[in-house]
Amino acid sequence: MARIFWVEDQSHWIDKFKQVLEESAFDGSANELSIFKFAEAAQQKIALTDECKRPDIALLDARINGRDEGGLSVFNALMRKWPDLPVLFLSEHSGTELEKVALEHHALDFISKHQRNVDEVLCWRIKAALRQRDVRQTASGAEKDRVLASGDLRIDIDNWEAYWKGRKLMNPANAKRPLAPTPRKILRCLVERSPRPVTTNQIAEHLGLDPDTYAHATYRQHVKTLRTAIDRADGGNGVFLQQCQNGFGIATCREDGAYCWKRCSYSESK
Amino acid sequence: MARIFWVEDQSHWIDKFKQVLEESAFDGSANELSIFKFAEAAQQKIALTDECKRPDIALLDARINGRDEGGLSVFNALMRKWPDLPVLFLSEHSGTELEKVALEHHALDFISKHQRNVDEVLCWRIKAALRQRDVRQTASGAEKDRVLASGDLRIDIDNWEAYWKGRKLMNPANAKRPLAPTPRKILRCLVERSPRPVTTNQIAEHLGLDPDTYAHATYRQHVKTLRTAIDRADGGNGVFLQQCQNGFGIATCREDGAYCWKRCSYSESK
DNA sequence: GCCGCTGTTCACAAGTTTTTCACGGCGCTT
DNA sequence: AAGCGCCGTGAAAAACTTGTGAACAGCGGC
Repeated sequence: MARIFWVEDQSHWIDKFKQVLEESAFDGSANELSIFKFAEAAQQKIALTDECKRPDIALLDARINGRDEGGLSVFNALMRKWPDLPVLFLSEHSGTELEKVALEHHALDFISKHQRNVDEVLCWRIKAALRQRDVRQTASGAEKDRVLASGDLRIDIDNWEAYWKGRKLMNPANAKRPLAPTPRKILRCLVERSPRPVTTNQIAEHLGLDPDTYAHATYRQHVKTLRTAIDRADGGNGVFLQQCQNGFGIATCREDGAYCWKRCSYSESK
Repeated sequence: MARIFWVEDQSHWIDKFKQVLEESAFDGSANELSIFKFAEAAQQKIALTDECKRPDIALLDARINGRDEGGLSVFNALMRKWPDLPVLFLSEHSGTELEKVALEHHALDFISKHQRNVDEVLCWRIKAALRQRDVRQTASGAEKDRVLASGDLRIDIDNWEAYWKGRKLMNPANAKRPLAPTPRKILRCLVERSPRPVTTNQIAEHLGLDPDTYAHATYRQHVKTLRTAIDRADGGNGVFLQQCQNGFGIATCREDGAYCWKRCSYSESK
């Protein structure tokens, strides 16, 4: 369920979008809408909202109750409280100074109400914004404790399974078996420290082994396993391996023989 | 200067936007446009482009040469090579399936060509996209990452990467690879001691090497590497090298065989 | 004991990085 | 003007890293 914070002063627009916003499954279930028809009411709500009830996304009409600054004032209040909240403006006045100012103030998007197929466009953009947020913050609120996510990768801390684009990472040596424990631990360690590099010694420590005996060759071997496993889950066409060479994914740092998880977020076409 | 990678098959759109794209000061100076009228040409260029010439942003027509998948195929190629490159679609077909698919594939934006004031809107959105990239780069783990900055140079202490005007410093010997470790360490040392000169012995000490065996010739060689690396990131036109001769950047201290980082911010305001 | 699995080690080729060498140029001194 | 020392440079040698396949050891189940 996504919490949507929505400011819109004109009833007919509310009527037009309400249903589609409530029912679109942005993340699998119906959404919780908070609608405000006045900037002041919205401001007050922002001030009073607990962190645990924070919205996932905000939609603002740029012009509220006839005042151009209405949307911007709410926007600023939102930004002060939740600097990384994705905010989309929704306005009849695209292509004007209003849009320029909104974008300059780091609004995520500015959607024209007058366009073909607006309600669908709106949903697509909300979905994109939410996904971008997920990618940016490594973990999404609800699952925070049990899931570690970074781009297309998802590690379930409880049962120690890892997924790439929803596909479970398997053992390259035997596609029917899950990824072996040590590589999984290494992957977790890499993701947790990202974007910082992880040296052989740190891995040894993390695995509870003696850093003096834990050879770098072993680490390299596990990294190889991981890279191939992800590549297999990715389609097995070597795209991921190539990305590793370009410094994304499990990148080589050439510094103390360290590797580094660099999130690469994009989805392969279907 | 921003490097813009632009795919557009219709000349009249090129004519319409070319000037404004070239001249808008997204980051203080004129831009470098690479325009492609065919998907294939664009693909080829992507494959052949060195890391140091990587574009800052891409603009794609969604429908190229009559094929819906044209834009998307270029998009995928771009993403494979540079997963974090901001890509904006620019299309006559907003509100259609094309827009949906593009947004689902993590395109940053999808701009309708048919709207009031398109050229300005386009610029605003490009500016917003570039700023977002900068923010992401500087703020990825903002609190935790220690960053050393001096003028246009930024050294990320944690993951050991260095940027000049937002572009990553690459290895001059092989533009696809990052700057080698030793030059990076030397650069850091120079910047940290700036504006005091750093002698060969100090470098040897900093690198944990025996000052007696560490030859000055080696130091000179690394300095050369650094200067070329920065120059490449600067556009590769020798301007930075010139500045070094004039005593800015990595200056030579005639006195005692030392080099010295002299901050030079000749890039105008932002 | 035998089997299958995992984690570790070794050896080696390919590729990178660092160091060395040789030379031309510049400025200063003799 | 010749000599000297030092800087910048290109190329080549030397040293090191990384990725990889194959072999080996340990372990638990049967």
